Amino acid sequence: MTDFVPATTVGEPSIGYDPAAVERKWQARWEASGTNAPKLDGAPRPYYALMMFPYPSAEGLHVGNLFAFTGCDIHGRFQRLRGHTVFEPFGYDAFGIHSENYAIRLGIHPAELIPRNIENFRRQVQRNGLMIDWSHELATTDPAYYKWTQWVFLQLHKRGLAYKKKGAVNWCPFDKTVLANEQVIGGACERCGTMVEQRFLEQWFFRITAYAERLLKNLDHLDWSESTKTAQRNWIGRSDGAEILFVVQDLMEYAGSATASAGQSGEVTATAMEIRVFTTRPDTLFGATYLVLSPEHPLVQELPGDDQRDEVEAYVARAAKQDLVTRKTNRDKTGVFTGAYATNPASGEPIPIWVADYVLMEYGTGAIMAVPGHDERDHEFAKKYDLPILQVVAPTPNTVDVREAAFVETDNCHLIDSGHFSGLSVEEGKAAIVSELASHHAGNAVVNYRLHDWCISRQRYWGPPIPILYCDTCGVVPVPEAQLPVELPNIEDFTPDDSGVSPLARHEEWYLTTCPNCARTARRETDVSDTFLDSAWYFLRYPSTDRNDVAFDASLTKHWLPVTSYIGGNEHAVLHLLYSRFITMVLHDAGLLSFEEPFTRFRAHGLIVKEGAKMSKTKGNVVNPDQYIEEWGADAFRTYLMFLGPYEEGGDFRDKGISGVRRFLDRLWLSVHDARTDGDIDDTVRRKLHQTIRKVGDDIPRLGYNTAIAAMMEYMNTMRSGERRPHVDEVRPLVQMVSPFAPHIAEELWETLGHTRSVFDSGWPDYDPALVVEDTFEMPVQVNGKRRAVITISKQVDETAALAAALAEPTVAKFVTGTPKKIVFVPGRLLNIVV
RNA sequence: GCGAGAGUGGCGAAACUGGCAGACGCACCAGACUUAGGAUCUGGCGCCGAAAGGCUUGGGGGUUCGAGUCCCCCCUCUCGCACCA
Repeated sequence: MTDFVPATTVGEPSIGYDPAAVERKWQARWEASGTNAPKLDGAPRPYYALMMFPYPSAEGLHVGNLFAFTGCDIHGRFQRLRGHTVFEPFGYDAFGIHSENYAIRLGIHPAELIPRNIENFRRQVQRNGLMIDWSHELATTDPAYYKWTQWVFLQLHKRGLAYKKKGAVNWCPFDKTVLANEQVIGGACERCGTMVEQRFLEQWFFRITAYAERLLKNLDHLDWSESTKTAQRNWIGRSDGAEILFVVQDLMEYAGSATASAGQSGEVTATAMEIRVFTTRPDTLFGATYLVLSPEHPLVQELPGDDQRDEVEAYVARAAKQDLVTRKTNRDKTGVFTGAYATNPASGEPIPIWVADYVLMEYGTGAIMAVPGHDERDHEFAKKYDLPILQVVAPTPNTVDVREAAFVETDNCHLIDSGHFSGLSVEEGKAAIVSELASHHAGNAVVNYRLHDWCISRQRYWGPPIPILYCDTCGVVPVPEAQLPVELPNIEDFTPDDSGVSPLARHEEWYLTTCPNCARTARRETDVSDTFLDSAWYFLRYPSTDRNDVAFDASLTKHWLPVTSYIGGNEHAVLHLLYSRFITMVLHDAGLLSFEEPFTRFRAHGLIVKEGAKMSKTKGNVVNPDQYIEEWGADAFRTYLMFLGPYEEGGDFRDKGISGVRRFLDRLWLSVHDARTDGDIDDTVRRKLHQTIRKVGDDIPRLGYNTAIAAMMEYMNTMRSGERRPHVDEVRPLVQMVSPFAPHIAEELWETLGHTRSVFDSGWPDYDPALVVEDTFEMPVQVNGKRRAVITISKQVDETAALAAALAEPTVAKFVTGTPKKIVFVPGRLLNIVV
């Protein structure tokens, strides 16, 4: 309970504002009357206001969560005031390694821990007064939900978009578990500090790369934060280049190994070994002085002669042992010569073939042509191993020495020492060389994407089992849809072990089952799927949570989706949003959805810091929302969160600051209770009111919450200035404007004002455009750009009259000596006299 | 290194297509009402200066009658990506 006893200044004492009581009252009423749970079927003007659902941690709701939710709620409540039927659902992203690790640390089973966390989250969210429709709540850990997550997997599998292949993972030999990249710090396991290794495991992938171009192109037409779109573009990373074939020389020398792999006699030279490389700089082909293969490249086994074999193998083994993070972070170039040579198709020169871990197998072809003269990485490597460096691109005049550093500029540069291509610009050179290669079947233009296929396998316990069976007779068999969900069994030993497979693989009683095709014994897939899959479709589920027979109801989906407004953190700018788009496109292609982009509008909110520093448990500066709501009330807390900075940039939470918005709400309370009903409303107040309605109505949709609140405070100051007692007609619209921010007090005051229906059904106040414009204004008068006076003058005044009025001011006249050289008059703005 | 964003009073921050820099709030100062006030109300509050006036949006140049806003160079911070050929 609060110990706050508001005081009054004006005669009659009003009942003090007691947020705890008001908030309790209205939360109970909303629930009882179902105000926040609209009838979805055929609802007029549907508006789907989605907030990113949280991972329900054991620590409870973070202010960051509340900041995000509140901003979304305000948007939703505003749209409701504008007459939309607003659907604002809530749920929990409760599967995943994060929950699992936490459960392991506490020694509590996640199946026990998570429901407790969820309950706590729900309590906190409810306390904050969000307009959530609780009748559509969901949790990804609920079998009634993940049944459909598994169904989504099957839809992809059906369409050939889910496949299995070996992929590299981080492996901690001490904890005996697979680690995500974020769990590897400086090459060591974040929990035990043991150096992490690379392991190759069979894993399930989604072929998101097949959608790369579409995912990229559609971005152009989405109403999303520009920064988010840029992040996605970079992540997809389209690059235009060419693949070029290099023929390995002196094949006969390696006939032994080549025949062994070909499996039979003689004609080895006919099937000459070729190396395909990807490059974005085909124009530099004449400068390619060596080739580099990634250690994982298949030809690495075949190329080395007897002299080099041991060294190459040792190098490859060393690279394999290294974890993925260190390998990608370690900038020191290392490599070994294979002993083999290839022919540069342009110059005809033999060039050595090396193996080095700075070339990655997962990008392009896993092999590159090294052009040390024009690539910094190749230059560094060539220096270290004393390989030739040639210059084939030059600016005019050529002042470049490529032995010193790679020359990477391309603008206004031309090719040199490149046969008959010399003299062409870089752009022309690219095209000409590629087309010449193409005519010899030695290369062609190719587009590459940085985007990889999405690995969805997790060798973990806390996730939905991947709905696949392995049968000795039938092979890989998808679980029939009718048999979903494949329930996650409640096992005690859910901690990962050294096998490199999921804990589920220890439970024969679970994974042994019958093949639906041949009725023989089959094994279940024991990996679970990535949490990102759970969240890649949850927005489709919300409207249809009552349906147990389908993932989403066709007509509800048509009516409510795509999501009208989605607000969330930019930390999900790439993965979550990209995966959601991908899954939506796939379901669209499968004829299950009429749209292919899930979120019509997306805005990223900012980050909250505390007194200029990031909040963290170790610093002990984490803001506990409960404590603040206790002391100040949810309305003040919400309003303060929105006031402390621009929503899309975040802000700085300072303990002292909240008193300002609380004072504002106190004054609002007072103004309503003390409002007079007699007499007229004042002209200046009326004008200010209409300006405020316009400003707040403009600011809220663009998430300018801090300035909207400032405008209302300003109006409050005007309304009450000089201990003025406001008129009830001046206060009423303010209650409506405040309501999205401080819904409980607004409802209470709305009732006090004599209304019987919710303020959220009262509509948004209108403003009169005629009242917004001022007829006089304070015109600054400058002399030589320096302000010398401000005169109050009609907005319609013309230059002559303005000048005359200005020169009448002594402070102006004093600086105007002689005739003005120039008069700059901006009607309705200012006057500048240049002398 | 690459990409995105940001640097404005003691502090959090405002500022439309270039047009009074500092709205709104915190803190602070003075006053009023008070037995009292960590309540409320009124007024003040960028810096220098007694004033006139001068200076001021990370630093340096430029365009303009006029620049926080546009252009060039540099510095710092935050976030994301990170040997992507």
